[in-house]
Amino acid sequence: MCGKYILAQAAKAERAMGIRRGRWEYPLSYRVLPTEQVPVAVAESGEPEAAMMRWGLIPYWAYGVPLKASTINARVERIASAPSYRDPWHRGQRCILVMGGFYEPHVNEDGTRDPFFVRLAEREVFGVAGLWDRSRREDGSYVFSCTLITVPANPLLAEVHNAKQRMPAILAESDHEAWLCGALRDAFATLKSYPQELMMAWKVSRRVNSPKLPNDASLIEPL
DNA sequence: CCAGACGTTGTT
DNA sequence: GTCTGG
DNA sequence: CCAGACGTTGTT
DNA sequence: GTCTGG
Repeated sequence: MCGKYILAQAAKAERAMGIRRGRWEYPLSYRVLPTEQVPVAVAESGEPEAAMMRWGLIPYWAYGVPLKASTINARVERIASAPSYRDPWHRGQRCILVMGGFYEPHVNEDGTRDPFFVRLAEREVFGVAGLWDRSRREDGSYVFSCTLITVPANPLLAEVHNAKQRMPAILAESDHEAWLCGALRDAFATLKSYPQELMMAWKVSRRVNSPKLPNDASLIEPL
């Protein structure tokens, strides 16, 4: 769930996240994929700060080498206990992945799959809760990376993503501060299934699944 | 003990 | 770094 | 996430 | 069937 999404314009993203330190600079993408550098907001200094991190968390103990296991998504039920996530969680290494929408696969009766694009009805840009870590390579350099948290799907997303009823932990704008700066229990309380009434989803072309095909706005056009 | 895993979702 | 499985 | 590739040689 | 790369 949630292995592919789209970015929002950097300036809009900064505004939506209340970025006060740093800036994002990246080309707009309608197909962000795991292992890419993605824009995230962190609050190490107590206020929202722009950063770029690798999508796919590399634990601090892994010497900068990605695990074989996928760490692009972290189930909310596991963030406090999974070996790759518990330390970032307990250390408060939380971040927000900023996006304009995401893709989910829908499995048809005959087993074929159609990609759907999902966005919020009233927010052009939104944030998804994530965790980050810093891992030291053998050469002494550091790699910063992150994972995207998933929660149970709401009814709309359960219908779209029918195979594995999960969805990204989309944050209400009013919860951004608690997620970035709050106490553990307050941060945890912000991880909920976003209301379906505030979301929209439509089928898109399977072209989105072929990384070699152009990455432009046509990928999210309704089919 | 010590090697091996450490994850989520799920097709062609 | 820490847990699990053999 | 999905499309596309998928070997050998040498061995902690 | 499973891994890698985009």
